[in-house]
Amino acid sequence: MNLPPDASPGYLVNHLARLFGAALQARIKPMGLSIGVFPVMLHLWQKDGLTQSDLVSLVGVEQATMANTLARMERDGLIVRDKDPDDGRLRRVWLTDHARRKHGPATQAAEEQNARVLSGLSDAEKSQLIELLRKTIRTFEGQSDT
Amino acid sequence: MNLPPDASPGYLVNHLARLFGAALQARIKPMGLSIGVFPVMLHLWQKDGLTQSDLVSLVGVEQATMANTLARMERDGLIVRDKDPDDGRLRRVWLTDHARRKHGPATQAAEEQNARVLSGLSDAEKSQLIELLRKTIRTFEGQSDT
DNA sequence: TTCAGTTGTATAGTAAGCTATTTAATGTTA
DNA sequence: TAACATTAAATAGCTTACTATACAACTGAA
Repeated sequence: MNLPPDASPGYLVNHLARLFGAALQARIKPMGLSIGVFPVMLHLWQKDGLTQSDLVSLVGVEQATMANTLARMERDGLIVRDKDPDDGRLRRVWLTDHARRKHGPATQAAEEQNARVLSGLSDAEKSQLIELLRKTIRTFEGQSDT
Repeated sequence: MNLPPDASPGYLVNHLARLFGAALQARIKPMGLSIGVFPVMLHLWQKDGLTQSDLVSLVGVEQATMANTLARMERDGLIVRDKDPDDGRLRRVWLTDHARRKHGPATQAAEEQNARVLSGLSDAEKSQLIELLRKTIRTFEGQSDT
């Protein structure tokens, strides 16, 4: 049997990511949030007035993806945007009060979710998993070509 | 700092899955394959004549996702489908010769990809990572509700 | 044997990701 | 300062995922 899917790290990671996404989605959807929006909110809760390109670097998606995500967030009343007076290319992103109020409940939901998913692992295994994921990502991103 | 993204397993897994996907995509795109299609091909290379619902169970995506993936595969000449003579609801999926010829090169590319991604880890760490991912998935799927 | 339920596929509509291209504003340099 | 280059954001078009819904074909029970 070549490449049995359940032994391939690529398959496993993809599968787990979908499970994580679906579970988080289920928890935050009632609050009017979604997985695409969530990491953007995490950064904006810490500090808003950021530009699209700031968020692109922070979140690690492509510029076009962020442009669409921000458009949806604006449509849904999570953010407003205004032109920077000093540089007409920039549109700074501000949270609405409505979005600010979601901070507590949403991060709590995400933390509960993470805890629950890892509930089958011992504390040692949890930190091992996180460390191995980080290390793999570092290796990957260090390999500039391909 | 609440939920620093680089310590959240959900974030890490999602990030790594995107890196994996992009890297595999880059390798198999020249062969006319893509990430959505790849797991389907893995099963069809082993045995074709399967139905859409067989593939849904094997691959673990929703039925509608599989319907679209198969439609693209048919469009791109990777598969043909015919009605089952004994049950008119079933459309059995068969690989084209063209698709069969991709078996060797494609699985080799995927294996190289997996090896490369894990190249920063020791052998022990590699099996640890795979085991932890499997265990987490098992925990997750065992929690039927939410 | 007909009618109700189940099963297999397809379709509509949305989200979130990607690449490639375009447009507007700002910078730089000959 | 006019021309060219760079940067920020938007847009077009594609893939892969999802939920919800529709419809056709088969199955089983009254």
